[in-house]
Amino acid sequence: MNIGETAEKSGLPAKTIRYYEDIGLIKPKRSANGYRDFDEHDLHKLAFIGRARALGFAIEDCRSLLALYEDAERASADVKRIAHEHLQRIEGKIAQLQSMQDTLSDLVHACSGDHRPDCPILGDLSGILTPKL
Amino acid sequence: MNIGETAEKSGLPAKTIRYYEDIGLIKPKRSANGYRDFDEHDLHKLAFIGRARALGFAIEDCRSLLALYEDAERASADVKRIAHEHLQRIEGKIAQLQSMQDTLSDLVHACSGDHRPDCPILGDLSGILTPKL
DNA sequence: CCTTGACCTTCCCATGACTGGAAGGACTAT
DNA sequence: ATAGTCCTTCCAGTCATGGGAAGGTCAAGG
Repeated sequence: MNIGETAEKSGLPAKTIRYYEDIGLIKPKRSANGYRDFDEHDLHKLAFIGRARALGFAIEDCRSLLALYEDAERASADVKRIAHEHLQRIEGKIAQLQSMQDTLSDLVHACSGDHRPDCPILGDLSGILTPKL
Repeated sequence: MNIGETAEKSGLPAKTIRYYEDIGLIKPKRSANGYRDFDEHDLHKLAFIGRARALGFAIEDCRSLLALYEDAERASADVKRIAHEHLQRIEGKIAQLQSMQDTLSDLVHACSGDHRPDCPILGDLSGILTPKL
């Protein structure tokens, strides 16, 4: 299977698939003409990586998860640990974004948004404290 | 004021301040010895940028916000638009992260996390659908 | 006057996870 | 033979820094 078909079936861009080969996540065979030749196993791994990436796992997490996936002797605790760590990173990011959201949302609502120059958003950024509503 | 003192007062690393000069966000004077020489206005701008970055605004947003901040004739609507767009990006990210969190949290809880190889997390990533709890 | 140490300068390289594009070879259909 | 599509490698860019080398400057102390 050439890279174009593989890209379509896995849902990943060809560029990304080449990159994954570059960093050693997959090792497709080569045809006589030098083209990459993907088999079902490669495709399966790519789909696996795609789903893990969609869940926000870093590439190195994907590498670990793939290794565990291919290890019949693995302990599910190892997988759970990686997922749990990632979950905590996600929770941290959500908290951070929500704090930004709260502040920004307050500021946006406090701003009249008209032709006049008065703007609590700029006031806040400049360090002038505007009393809360 | 040298860059070290400026870094301390603004809360930004010296490296970052040099980068901001590189990309034209600030234009500090130079002393005779070639050292950057920051005045209160530079410091104020840096603090402004720092706060905007802490709220997650991209550098280019900061550039626009600074320009508006320094324009006495600005319309607050322009500021509000930038902030509102950013708020929507934040809301989008939060939604995406929460969806990841939901899925991962389900998977982590469904995983026994012991020495055995059975693992719903890997099952899900591999494309095998595990029935929901 | 000399040295030490802290501070400053520019420059280049690295990050993460790709994405874009150029130059050129391979295949398919007409 | 030619056109068009696919494939290859390699190089550079993204974003917002951070790390570190090589070297200039300054203030204090012996």
